[in-house]
Amino acid sequence: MILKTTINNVAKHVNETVTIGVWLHNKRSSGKIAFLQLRDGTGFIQGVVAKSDVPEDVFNLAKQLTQESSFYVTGKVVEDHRSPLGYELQVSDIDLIQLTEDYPITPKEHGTEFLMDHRHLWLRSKRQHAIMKVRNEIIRATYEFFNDNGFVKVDPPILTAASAEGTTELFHTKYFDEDAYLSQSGQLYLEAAAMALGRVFSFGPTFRAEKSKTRRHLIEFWMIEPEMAFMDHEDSLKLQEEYVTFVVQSVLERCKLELNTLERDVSKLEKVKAPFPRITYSEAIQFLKEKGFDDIDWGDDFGAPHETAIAEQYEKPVFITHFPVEIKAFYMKPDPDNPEVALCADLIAPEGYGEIIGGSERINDYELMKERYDEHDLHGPAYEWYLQLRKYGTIPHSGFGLGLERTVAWIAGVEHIRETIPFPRLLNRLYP
RNA sequence: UCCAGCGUAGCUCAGUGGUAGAGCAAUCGGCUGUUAACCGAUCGGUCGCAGGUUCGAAUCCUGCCGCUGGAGCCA
Repeated sequence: MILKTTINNVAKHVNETVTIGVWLHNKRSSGKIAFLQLRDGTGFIQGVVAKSDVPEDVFNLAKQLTQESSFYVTGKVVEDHRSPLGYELQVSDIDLIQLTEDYPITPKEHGTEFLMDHRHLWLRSKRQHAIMKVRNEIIRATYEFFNDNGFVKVDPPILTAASAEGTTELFHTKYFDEDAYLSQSGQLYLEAAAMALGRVFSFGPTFRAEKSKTRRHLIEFWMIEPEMAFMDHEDSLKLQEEYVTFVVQSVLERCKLELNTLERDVSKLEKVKAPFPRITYSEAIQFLKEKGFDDIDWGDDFGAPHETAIAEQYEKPVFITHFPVEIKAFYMKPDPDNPEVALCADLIAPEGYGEIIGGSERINDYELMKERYDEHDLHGPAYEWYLQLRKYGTIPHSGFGLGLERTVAWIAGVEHIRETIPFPRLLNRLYP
């Protein structure tokens, strides 16, 4: 009886004969030997078919195999230092499932539009495979970190009646006879959940109908949003840097092969350990002015070039803290020492990958929250419930949101965010 | 929404007023250690669409459509 296994497990079967269900990734052959680049979803391995070692029909079949043909391959696992995996397969038999014809994505260069039109097939490539594995490890490490730190995962709704921050960038839909919007953040619901469960986090999709067309923007992206009862801004920053450190170190440990495939400079990731540097918004403005930026003043929000200039000063992610209250969300708590600024922070990733976290301590005073409601004209049942959280046992609490895809882009060293999610939703792209 | 660039073979591109090209892919053949293998041959076209200028337009002009990058906005 021949053992059925997968490529990621071949190390356990050296010098044994195994069978693996595979696709042909690429092939090189000569008159009497063929090299098959095989993939099975768990990894990639080279199969060697020598004319002298197999029946003639097996060798002929091997020569006929086309890119992305599917089959069961049987062979002996042998160690080979020339392989990146350290092993290869000496093929003895091939049981064909389908001979593929005219696979569109060839081993040569392709343009962005062509690859995006074939995203359902592009995912099979080595690079996309590696990015998806890194993404998965970030998600896995996230669950581990928050579970180990006493957090409960709660799932906020995706269909909502109103938003936390204006309505211009929301996707509108009908909810029977009412108007509804796709969620742009679960935060308000998470605050309610934190009052019930203490420490909570969510992980889910977020929708922004912004006409953004840059390498850092998706219309639909995934966010990790923790919310912590009885934690102030300072406690929250500590948790954020511990969390990001944990995620980066987990990827370094468990995705060595993938980071190698992606040609990621891991020495830069190895430096990512808490504590992270912090500067205030006011210090950042002063720094930018000294650097020669004359297009920004105190009270303006940063643009992408500003963020990059600040991040370039550091080898680790950097917190920018204490933004002006006016340019931040209505629920952020003003600094008691300087009420013009909020107890909030953005975390900017190194190497120009931009903002990956936005967070703050929340207003917990009922009267102040009511003032904010009046200022922002927040009325009706869609908002009233949130105000009640300040009426029935209000407490200091803080939270933040991490954009998964920007984090994947940074850790994997991927230039464009479209490669960090299996099926990106972009301006002008709803397919495949 | 604005700014810039680009649309030529299945793919990536060259061709800037005078016979439509190359590499890769595909097909056939050769090659026993290849790493985007290599060598030879064959096949492959509505030059984004519409109009205009010209003896003649892939090439120049106008409009439209599409794509890419960036800005604003944001994670």
